[in-house]
Amino acid sequence: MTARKAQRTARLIDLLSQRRVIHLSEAAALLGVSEMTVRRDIATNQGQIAYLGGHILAAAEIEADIPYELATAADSHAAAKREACVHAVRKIRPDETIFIDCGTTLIHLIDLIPDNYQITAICYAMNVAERLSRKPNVTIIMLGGVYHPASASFSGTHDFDILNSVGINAAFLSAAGVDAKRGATCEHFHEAVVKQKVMSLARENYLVIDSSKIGKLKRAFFSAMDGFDAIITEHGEVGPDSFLPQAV
Amino acid sequence: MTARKAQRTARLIDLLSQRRVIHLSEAAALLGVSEMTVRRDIATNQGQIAYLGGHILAAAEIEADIPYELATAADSHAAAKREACVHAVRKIRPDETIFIDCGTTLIHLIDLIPDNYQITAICYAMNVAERLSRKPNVTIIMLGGVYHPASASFSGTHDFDILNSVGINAAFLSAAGVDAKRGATCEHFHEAVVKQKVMSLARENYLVIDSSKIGKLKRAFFSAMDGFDAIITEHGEVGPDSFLPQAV
DNA sequence: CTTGAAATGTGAGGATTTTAACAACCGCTC
DNA sequence: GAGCGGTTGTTAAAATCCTCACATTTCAAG
Repeated sequence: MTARKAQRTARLIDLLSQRRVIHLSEAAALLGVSEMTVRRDIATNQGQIAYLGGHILAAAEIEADIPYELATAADSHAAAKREACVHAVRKIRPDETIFIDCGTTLIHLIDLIPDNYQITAICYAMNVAERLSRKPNVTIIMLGGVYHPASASFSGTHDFDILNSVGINAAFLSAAGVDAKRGATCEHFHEAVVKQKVMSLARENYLVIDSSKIGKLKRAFFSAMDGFDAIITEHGEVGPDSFLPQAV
Repeated sequence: MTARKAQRTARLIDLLSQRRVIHLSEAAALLGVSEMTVRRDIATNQGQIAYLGGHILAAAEIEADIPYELATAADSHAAAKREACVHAVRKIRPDETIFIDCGTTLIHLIDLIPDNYQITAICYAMNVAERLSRKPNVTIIMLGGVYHPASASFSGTHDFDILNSVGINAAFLSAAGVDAKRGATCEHFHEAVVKQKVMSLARENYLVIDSSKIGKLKRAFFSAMDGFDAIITEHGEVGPDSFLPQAV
């Protein structure tokens, strides 16, 4: 595999992480190569890229026997995120109202909520709402506003109108960076605004992250570590006091 | 949905839970019906069953991004809807703010908006927002609220907070029924509330429908025919005065 | 038993996808 | 620069998929 091809494949996988499904013709246009080349790239990369009837999708989306290629392979953090959510889901009671932050981590949490739980879930990201809509007994409340493509989330001044009118038992927050000194940070300031507002209202606040986030620092600060009732990673739960950068 | 169809759909979903991916032809054989019937089953069950280039998969396999086939699979009026939107899209100016109603009709409108138009689009349905997010120069404003699965839309008392703070040049409305005497109606009352509020604020209101809707009457009334500046179907545009049930 | 509406099947056509063969191109060594 | 292997683009034919219109069946009500 040449360097060009490897780079192209990496770009495609990156696109897939945002879009999940891309049509062959669109991928070819975005990568600046012919469709045939994209086909060949996929054929030599069965582990990470799946393909189905003209559409390219992340292999993690599909597991079983599929006509052409496609395999299992999941990115290393997906397993950690899921494991963290296994611990986090125990915080949810059958008839509570919860808040679910944006990002990919808490998607796993949604999948892990028992189907018979009659919960109300508040969210502000499109992928989160979409995932929630598949749960049979979940009432979804979406915070509206202007769309931010990077995180597939909505935000605006009117979020607060809705938030002020609901009672939140538990808020599940994600972060792109966690630093013992500086606290929890994320990529975008508009997200930080929503997170802070939610944290000020929720009865319990849980930070759910995979441990690769620990030690990282991003642009937008939203809470000191002691603002959380617990920090939950794939290794389990720790209190905000016992949190240390070296803990993992 | 008949009992037979419901049972067939349940069987298909059950198969999907084991197999993840089933080819259309195989599903038809297993269910003992024609491929066309399976297609139609899927089309009326977009929430739980996904479809991609001849392959059926559990909706859980695919993230928010719903491909073209999903939205339109076996939708017999797709061509008429698209044609109606061809006429409707001429009402949009390059830098305006528009409202896009829920349903499948106006999805086609989004696809037809030129990529270089810098418009702001207000919506309240998840599939509409998802489609809008693919346009490069569109600012999306989502009205939040409680999720209604039947139309994939959100609504609540706080819609109005956002709506009151924006100026809408043109609103593109859809309807499930249009009756010369009774006016425009839709399936769900909560949609009617949003439609009415939008129509009271927008400078121009366009009803975009395929002509199969004409003569039908649904539960939730939202506007008399003279509330629209124009009614746009696949046959073109007519004024509210000249509107007659026999017009098409 | 008849009737009408809804559900289902069928087949033609057009559109899209797949495959394969071949030509053109690239980066490399000699 | 010529030669080489590997990569990429192009084309055409075959296979598959999608849509639409219409025929048929089913089912329930009259």
